[in-house]
Amino acid sequence: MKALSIKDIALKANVSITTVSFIINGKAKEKSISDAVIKKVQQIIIDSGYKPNQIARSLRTGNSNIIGLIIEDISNSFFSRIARLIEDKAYKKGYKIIYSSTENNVEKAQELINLFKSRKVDAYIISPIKGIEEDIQILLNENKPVILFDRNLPELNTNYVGANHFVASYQAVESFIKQGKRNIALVTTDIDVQQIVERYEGYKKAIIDYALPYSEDLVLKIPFNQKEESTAKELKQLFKNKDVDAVLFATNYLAISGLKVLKQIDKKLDENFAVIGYDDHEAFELHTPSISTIQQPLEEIAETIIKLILNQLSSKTKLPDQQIIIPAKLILRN
Amino acid sequence: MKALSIKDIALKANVSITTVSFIINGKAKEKSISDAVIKKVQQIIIDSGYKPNQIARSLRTGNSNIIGLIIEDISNSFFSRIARLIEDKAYKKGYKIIYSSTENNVEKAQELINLFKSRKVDAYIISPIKGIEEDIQILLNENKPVILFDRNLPELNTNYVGANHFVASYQAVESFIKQGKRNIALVTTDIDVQQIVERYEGYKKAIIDYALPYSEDLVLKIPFNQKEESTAKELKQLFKNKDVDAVLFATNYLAISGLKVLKQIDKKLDENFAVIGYDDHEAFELHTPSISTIQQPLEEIAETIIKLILNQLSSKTKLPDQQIIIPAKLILRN
DNA sequence: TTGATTTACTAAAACGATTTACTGTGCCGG
DNA sequence: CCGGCACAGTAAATCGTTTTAGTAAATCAA
Repeated sequence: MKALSIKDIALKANVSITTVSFIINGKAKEKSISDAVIKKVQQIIIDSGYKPNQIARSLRTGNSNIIGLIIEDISNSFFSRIARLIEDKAYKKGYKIIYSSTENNVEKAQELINLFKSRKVDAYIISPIKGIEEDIQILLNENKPVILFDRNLPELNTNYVGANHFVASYQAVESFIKQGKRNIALVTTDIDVQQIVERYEGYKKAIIDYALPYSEDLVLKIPFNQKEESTAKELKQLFKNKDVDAVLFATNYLAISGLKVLKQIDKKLDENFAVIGYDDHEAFELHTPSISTIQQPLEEIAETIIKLILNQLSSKTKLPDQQIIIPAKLILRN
Repeated sequence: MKALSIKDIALKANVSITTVSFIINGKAKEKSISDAVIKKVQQIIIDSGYKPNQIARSLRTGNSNIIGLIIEDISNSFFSRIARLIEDKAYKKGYKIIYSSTENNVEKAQELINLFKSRKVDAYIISPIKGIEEDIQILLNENKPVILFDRNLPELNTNYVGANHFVASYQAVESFIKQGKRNIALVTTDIDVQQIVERYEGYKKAIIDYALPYSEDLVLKIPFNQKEESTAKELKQLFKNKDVDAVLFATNYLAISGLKVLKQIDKKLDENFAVIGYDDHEAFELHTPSISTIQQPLEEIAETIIKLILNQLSSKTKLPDQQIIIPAKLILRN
């Protein structure tokens, strides 16, 4: 029950392998193969259900029509949604996506890059972490299109698509201030990537611009892979601080953890205490009361990423790098 | 800047390609290569950073150390969570996972199977849909390990791992009845797959066993890809029916839609009106009040799938098919 | 001492495609 | 009638591995 090969087709059609290959790859006209032969071979291919072996093809040509997507964690809804959008859009253009999660683990990220490299993916879409700059640089040296998204690695010269986290976070804090909040906390993660830093800086700038006292005590940095219970403990402490009247969460999963803790300690969200989340999550809208959040335009981000990739892939020469910053939107609910 | 090949290593080490290959594949001892040569070659490999070309390797051996995972929709948290678990577990055993979504589209599913086939994945994990039985049968004929999960296709003789949806759904309805509910609705989807049918049958059996009147009017079948607005309209109608005092949702996304509608029409969840969800979702626990749900044991399902796959892959002969049904748990909240 | 076995290693085929460089014909212009 | 060119197609090299079927030298048993 072995799969058919191009040789079998050539044999059946009584032509050479070369001829079959030309026909499959649409080079028949150019190579002046007669219409009769083209028809015959195509019919045989259809009848026999022959599918070219992509592995052999990749070995020979060095590419694969596959785009590799490397993200932090597929079970985070921000990433799974964007993965889905990218997948859809790429699929329509004849590209397949294969994706995998790094879990913010440098080694795993490196292995994934190597996996994708050894599978000869045509291009890379990466939400990167510190520590893989070199590995990405190698891809760039090999002239592979690389699009970073969600987070940038400024030391690399490549393409980047992301939201304007600084502005978004500034606006969120500003909206708190306009509601009369004075002691605004930020709950963020300790991972040292640009988009997280930007969120912090937007927060800080707003506090300072509006002449509120900035205090380190109001900034809670939760280690990325910290156990839920420890996180809950830290959050509880923060929420029990009577002075705190507003909290901005820098990621959706931190917001979810925060909301769980609030529920547990039965602290109400009302005119005395407000929160804003990040990246949206179905639970935000559904929550009572609904949770305001900073929404990244997923559709637009996915679209832009795919457009950049396809441009690169279809161009013979290296295109200039682009850094595309898309505004994020503050969604105020209730 | 071309990548090194085994040839380069052989040249540097002054041995044949064959020797290098044996050493790389741990067959050196068996093929009686001297320790001195082994050391030398290994050192050169390390120093040069040589990585075998997996494409060439796959072409020659016909396998890839990659497991293909085909799911309905990666942006559904049930699937993204299970994908993540499967990925983790496979990774620890030296296998990589590549995944893609079918969106319940037969054609896309078929294309994905072909994609994976042409990439020579070693095994398939599939949450199948009706209409791809033949394609899966072809895989089975080629002796590829196939594990179906979440949904079974009973006409296929292969492995299946899934939860006991009939019992879970029966118990959910039972718990409603014990709370004194009399007009229990079911909101489900129209996709005709076993696990959905089971959920319906568990519902129906419980209604009948407890001598409640069964009525088609209380069963709402929402088409899979229906626009959110139409779904909302149908749900609204159902909820406005004053008689309905409890609703079981057959999927998590339907439950989310339902909760959104309830919020919108401001219908409270109290002693007069209760709901139970399916598959859990962060929003369920967080909701006020918390939403009870039927929880599938994701960890156990993922573990079982991987175990089955690895058994198959490591066994020379075809192992007997296994149908593993894992109990789902009704989580009552509040 | 000799034939068999073991040790240490290698040449070359194979996997299934793509692609380069050909070959032979027929026709056309001068 | 001959050189050149378009046409229709093909042989063979190639991508980078694995693996089969060796070979030559060393060792061993009798």
